[in-house]
Amino acid sequence: MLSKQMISMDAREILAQYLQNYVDLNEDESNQFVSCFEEIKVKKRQFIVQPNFIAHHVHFIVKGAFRSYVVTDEGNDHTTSFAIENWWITDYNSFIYQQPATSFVIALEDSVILRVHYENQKELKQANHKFETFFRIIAERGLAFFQRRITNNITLSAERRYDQFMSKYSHIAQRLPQYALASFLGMTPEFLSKIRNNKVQKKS
Amino acid sequence: MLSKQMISMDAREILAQYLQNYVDLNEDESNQFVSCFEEIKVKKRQFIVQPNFIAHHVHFIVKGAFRSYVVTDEGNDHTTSFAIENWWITDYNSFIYQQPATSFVIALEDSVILRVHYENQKELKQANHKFETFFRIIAERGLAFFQRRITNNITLSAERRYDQFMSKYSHIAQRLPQYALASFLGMTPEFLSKIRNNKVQKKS
DNA sequence: TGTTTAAATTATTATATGTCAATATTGACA
DNA sequence: TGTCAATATTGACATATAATAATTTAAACA
Repeated sequence: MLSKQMISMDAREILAQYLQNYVDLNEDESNQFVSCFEEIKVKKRQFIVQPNFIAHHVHFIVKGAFRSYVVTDEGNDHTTSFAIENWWITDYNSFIYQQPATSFVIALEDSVILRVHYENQKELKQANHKFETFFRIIAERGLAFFQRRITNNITLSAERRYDQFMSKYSHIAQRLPQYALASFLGMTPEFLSKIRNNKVQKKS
Repeated sequence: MLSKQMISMDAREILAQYLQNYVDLNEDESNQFVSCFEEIKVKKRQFIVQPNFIAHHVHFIVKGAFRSYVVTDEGNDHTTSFAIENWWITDYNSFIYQQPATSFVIALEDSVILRVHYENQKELKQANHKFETFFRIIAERGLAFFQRRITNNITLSAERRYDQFMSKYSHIAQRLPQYALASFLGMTPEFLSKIRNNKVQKKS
């Protein structure tokens, strides 16, 4: 079996491969697309989006994990989303309208991302119908994802929100600090701790 | 001043005009776009999307108001979104993936909509880069809207969610039954009633 | 226009979840 | 490898919001 080193791909190759899931590009097109992205290494706990600054980029995660969260006036933090490999993350409200962000996006691990600037993305969208299609698909899927998330949050109890998350995303839960998961699910870390403890009790 | 009758526009003209806010189309293009839409009159309390049926259409509201909601196993209903004139509504998760819906979309008033079938929308997107751009923009805006909505729901208390909604959408609130607003804001109708009553007390 | 049905209000009681504070555990990095 | 900071756990207590039920008000429609 090949070692990880030997089969490791260049970041842009990974993005190019990901692209092929959605649109059929020839080599030139693929190169044109990925060359608009800038590769960045991000250290754990480093921010890539901050409140009051405009989010100039959308970030594609090649390796690592991020979380995006808001902080209320009372100082409580609330996770709005997560992202791991092959996901996109930014403050969409800030990015789309190019207005100051309200949320943080922070690295949960040492990570590698490919980011595209607002203006460059705009040019890509204009340059080629297929690129436009790609970004349309990503936006539509994000929309459907968020609609499901809202439904879950309004509909389910804290414990069932936890169960639902674990059944779908337990692999992500493993990479998250528990307070981040708690605030994503809309509960306190203490309460999440109790939910987990209850489950252990029941099993034995 | 002209009477309402005299200045009333054909439904497709309204859509065409709306389109011009987002993309620059010539007359042929505009006609091609709107001719893919079907005009439907919908009576109050009539459904345009139902659970277990695939949402085949996206609906553009020419006149009227709709609400989309889910019903839990316990029989509680939860509003996931509203829409009035010049908004779009469907079960996006169902429409995008063409899988059975989980939510209802129901008319709150006698309404007029323009709907486009999944296959027709697909053809439109392929036919013209500008049409693709248009749907991309709509999806992106929906995404940003839902991200704000999630943030509000996780972050704010029931009363502050109400305040925030009223400050932005009081014109919509007037057209909604109160139980629908309550379930949109994630609280019981009884509790919303109390919040409103408290405010009246305070003022006097 | 009256009669039926749906929606909103109000009060009482119940509960899920939050808050606070103290302790234990884990991870970072010097 | 030890020390300090970050995270997780636990229990006692507090509270925002839900549930239930009964009454009033408003809307539907025949």
